[in-house]
Amino acid sequence: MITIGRLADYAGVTVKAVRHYHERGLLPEPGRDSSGYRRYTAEDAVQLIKIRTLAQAGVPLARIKDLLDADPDALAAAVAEIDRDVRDRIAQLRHVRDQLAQLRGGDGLFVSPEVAAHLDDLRRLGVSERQIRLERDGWILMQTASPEDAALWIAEKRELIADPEFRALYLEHDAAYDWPPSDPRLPALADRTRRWFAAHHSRSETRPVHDPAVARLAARTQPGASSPAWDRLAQLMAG
Amino acid sequence: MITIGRLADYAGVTVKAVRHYHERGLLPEPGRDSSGYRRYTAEDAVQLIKIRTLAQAGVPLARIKDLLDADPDALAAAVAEIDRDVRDRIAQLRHVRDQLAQLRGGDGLFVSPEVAAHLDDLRRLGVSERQIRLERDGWILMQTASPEDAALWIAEKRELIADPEFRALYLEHDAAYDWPPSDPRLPALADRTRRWFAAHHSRSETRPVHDPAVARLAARTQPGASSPAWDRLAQLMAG
DNA sequence: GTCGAACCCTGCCCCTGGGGCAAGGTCAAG
DNA sequence: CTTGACCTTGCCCCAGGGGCAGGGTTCGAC
Repeated sequence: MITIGRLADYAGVTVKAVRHYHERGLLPEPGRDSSGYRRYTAEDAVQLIKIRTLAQAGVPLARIKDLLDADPDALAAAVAEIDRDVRDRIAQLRHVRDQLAQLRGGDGLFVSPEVAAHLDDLRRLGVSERQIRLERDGWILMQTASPEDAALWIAEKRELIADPEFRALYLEHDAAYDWPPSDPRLPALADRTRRWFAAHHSRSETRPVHDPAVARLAARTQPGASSPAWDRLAQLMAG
Repeated sequence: MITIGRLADYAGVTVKAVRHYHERGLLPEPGRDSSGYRRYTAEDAVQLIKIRTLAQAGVPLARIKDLLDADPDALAAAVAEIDRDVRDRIAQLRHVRDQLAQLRGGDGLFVSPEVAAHLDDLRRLGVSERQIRLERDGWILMQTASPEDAALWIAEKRELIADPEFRALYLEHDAAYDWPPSDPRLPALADRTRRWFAAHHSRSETRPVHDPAVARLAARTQPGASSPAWDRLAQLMAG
């Protein structure tokens, strides 16, 4: 005949938890001694350890209650299922660890692997972090709007970036962000860009070409997504 | 500019969770469009995925809030600690799987490994399941009362059970449970038992000898823990 | 142009698995 | 005879949302 505290210690749970299990009907209320204390038997300890084991496995108390007075076969089946569940949770936690590792570093947490690879390419080309963030955010918006289209576009874009002239234009647009709007290089850059688009447009047909301007458009709502020089550039190219 | 549903899908959380994060101040309330719908940017998606990752790692929302506007070094340190935590949880879940395996089978879940081994010995000797349950429950009560003493006693008991005469007596006591109280074998058994105890007592000194009667005593409150024959046996041995 | 499906809004109460604290009664040791 | 460690009931609190009510909106199809 042991007290609630000893029982709880033995099973590795708190006294409060034991009383909670009584309330939920998982553990029968035992008899009381002359001063009203609950007095437990070894049988209760066995039951309580079963409860603790299932509870630690994440089984809801209501289901534990059902399991405890199910027949042994049903319990064995349920335990097998619970075990599978725990195995899955372990796998999921491992995945969480991978994500935590990514949280420390790259953008892999926020965009698809292809886009992450693309951003790494840009970084290697020497593109500014500001521009890369703009690209990243643009891709996020595209992926939410239409993951399939975004997958096609990123493939196209990665081919495009293999073209040396496109790369040069991209880097110069990036650099132009900080220029004064009156900079004499702007009209030349606008002209060169237009010529490249014209030449390229004739070759690629069905889809609208995906270009930095689209990313800027998509991310337009962000603060700092444009600059006086870019605005001027857009004017020049439109005119 | 995306809606709450798209944002939630992209981050892999529910719409309800997003609103919950707004209430908790984890995610800033975005602007509304003309019909009062919340409109999100890519920035919000980045933030939300960070929140989701930390939340899946089991970090409390209040702490996530602090982490999100801590400096990068503090965040890195916190992430390292969280990762350790997740690693520990994985280890604990693996332990839970072991326990679940034991739930299917033996008594290892309820008593110390030594006692479990002892119960297996008894099973191998052909002791009845009724008696084994009685032993198990006795050991549980002893372990709750005093784990150190129980450890000493189980060591003694396992030595004792190596004695062929003790084994024979143990098995006969077990068999006697079902005898009628008038069975003529009972006085002889009582006598033999007393003689064994007398012979053994002189050798072992300091501690009271642990014997089946103690287990019966401890488990006395259990239903079916005794029988007419055992009661008669106790009388014979005491007188 | 209108209909239905699929969204969105706020607000409220509900759940699990206990923890914490109050305001007592009890027990064993020194 | 006190002191500290137990035990009792009862009540409110927490996270992290889920579910439902009772509305408004948008979008595509027909």
